[in-house]
Amino acid sequence: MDPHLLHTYVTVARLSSFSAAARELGYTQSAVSQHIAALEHDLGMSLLNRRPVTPTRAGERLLEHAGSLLLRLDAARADLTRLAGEPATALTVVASPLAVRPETLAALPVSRATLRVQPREDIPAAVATGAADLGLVDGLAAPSDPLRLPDVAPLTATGVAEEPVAVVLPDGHPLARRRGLRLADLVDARWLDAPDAGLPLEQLRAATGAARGFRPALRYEGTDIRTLLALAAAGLGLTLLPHALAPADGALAVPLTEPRLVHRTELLHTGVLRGSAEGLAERMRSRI
Amino acid sequence: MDPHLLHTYVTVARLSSFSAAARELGYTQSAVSQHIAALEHDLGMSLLNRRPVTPTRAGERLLEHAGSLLLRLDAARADLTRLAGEPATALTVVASPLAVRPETLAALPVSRATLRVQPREDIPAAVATGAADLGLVDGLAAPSDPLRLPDVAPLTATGVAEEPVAVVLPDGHPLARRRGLRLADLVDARWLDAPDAGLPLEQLRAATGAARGFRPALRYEGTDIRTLLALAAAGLGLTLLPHALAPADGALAVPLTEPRLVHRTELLHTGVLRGSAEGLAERMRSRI
DNA sequence: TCTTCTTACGCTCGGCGTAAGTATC
DNA sequence: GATACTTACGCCGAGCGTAAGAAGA
Repeated sequence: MDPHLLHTYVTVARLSSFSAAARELGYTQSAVSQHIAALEHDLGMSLLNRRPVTPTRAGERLLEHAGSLLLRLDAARADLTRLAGEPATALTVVASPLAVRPETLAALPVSRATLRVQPREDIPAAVATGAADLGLVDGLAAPSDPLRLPDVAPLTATGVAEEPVAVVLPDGHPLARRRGLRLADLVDARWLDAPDAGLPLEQLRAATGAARGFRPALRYEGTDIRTLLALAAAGLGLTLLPHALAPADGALAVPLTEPRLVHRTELLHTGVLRGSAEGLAERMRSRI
Repeated sequence: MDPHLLHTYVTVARLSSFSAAARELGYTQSAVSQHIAALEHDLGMSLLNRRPVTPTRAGERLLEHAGSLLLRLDAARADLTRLAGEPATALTVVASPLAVRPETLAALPVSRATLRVQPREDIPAAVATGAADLGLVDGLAAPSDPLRLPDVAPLTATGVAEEPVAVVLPDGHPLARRRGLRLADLVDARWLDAPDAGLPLEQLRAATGAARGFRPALRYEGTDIRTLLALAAAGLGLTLLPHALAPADGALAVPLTEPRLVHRTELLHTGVLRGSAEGLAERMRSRI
């Protein structure tokens, strides 16, 4: 289970080809073949079917492990080199779309800073591997509860904002006149599936305790909130947003009353903040 | 960052000695020295001070990563070999002390089963590495919320029980006559610190959102609930227990009313259940 | 001086590339 | 027969042990 072999394995599995993986990794195709053979011998089982190249049952399972394993390895190395490295003068902040709010940005320094908006699930990894100095993630949670983030590495999370959430409904929708809505009543509705821009349906299911429900209607892959609002206004499905963000032409936002959920934003860092990052994090925390 | 080197490193750090680590690992002491040198060279920094052998700042940090890294590696290998291996006839169940309740045990088969009670924090690792087939963990959570478990590996968790919690107070305690207590009012009290037997104070802090408070009075290291109750009855500190477990001579249990917390028990497994384990898990789930 | 870690050195084995082999489309 | 993975084989370097060296107690 040498990480090198693991890395080769995930590459082969991703590209469904030994030779393509060899090109990408800078090995000969023979070496890749030997890597896979070594890994299969080590584990005592076949991992890939050949022609076409596709993971076996055990191979599928290994992929689940290998991803986070390699990520953690990267994170560990990045963390250590960061500890030893120079204090950075530039600052990179990654944020999920809904985590970018005036209040959170007010503390951002104007110069020598980069803001990158990425899908929510990539934020912790970006901070852990050192691709960014700070991360801003958002999600649904019970009031004053921390977010449930995948632990790729020991990261420090601080809550920086909590705000009420609302259901976005098209103007003519029968429920649009209500003063408040209960999530449990909307389990069987059609929802927009926009994991990158909006809130993953999985989080709604977790919040209500329902294993099923919240059927996806249209899937939107992208990080633009305006598009998401337009889709909701067009009646293509429901979506949940922070109340302050929800108003849009042709749509109404109805507060969510039950369960008591908030849209929470957290600031993520490794605890080893260098130079300007430290001051910024401090400022953000105190501000909110 | 070869896992072999990492393994050597954590062993040296734990034993504070190159030669002792060499004995334990079956290497010569020279090889251990070379391992550490290779790792330090690879990362470009010193990890250990010599004479006495103690981790540097970077070394400390590496230890935090290395533990979970090696654990995940073990878990991955165990998971795969389990997938391929024979269906086991015997069954091993690990449980944290408070997860062992009549209701959860009623489904346990009488023969060919081993029950092992361990500190709460070791349960997920034991299941992930295949040391046990099933795990029973308990903890505090909001009603119908899942427990926050460290994710050493992709484990499947199913809730099997939820019950009210109570504060255990000695008979004469001024608060003992109350009908209900709010956790926020007890932040400044002295608490028993019994992470293995009772509920870790850290979970109380997380539940109330208080970063501080819940000062530990006496620390009890052990897994026996009766001892914990005796300590509480003797007035050495407060503790929180499932209400049904709380009554003891010289102590009273007062229900916790705010925040709305439950004592939750979850069944843990890898999803690859073999033989009798599968039937058992099914029985437990349906039972509760 | 004894203990403990480091360095030198030689040997062996692992891992890579070249090239030939084999199987599938 | 072309494409794509496997196997054979030789070379180089990584990693181990033996043994000598250095440094702290």
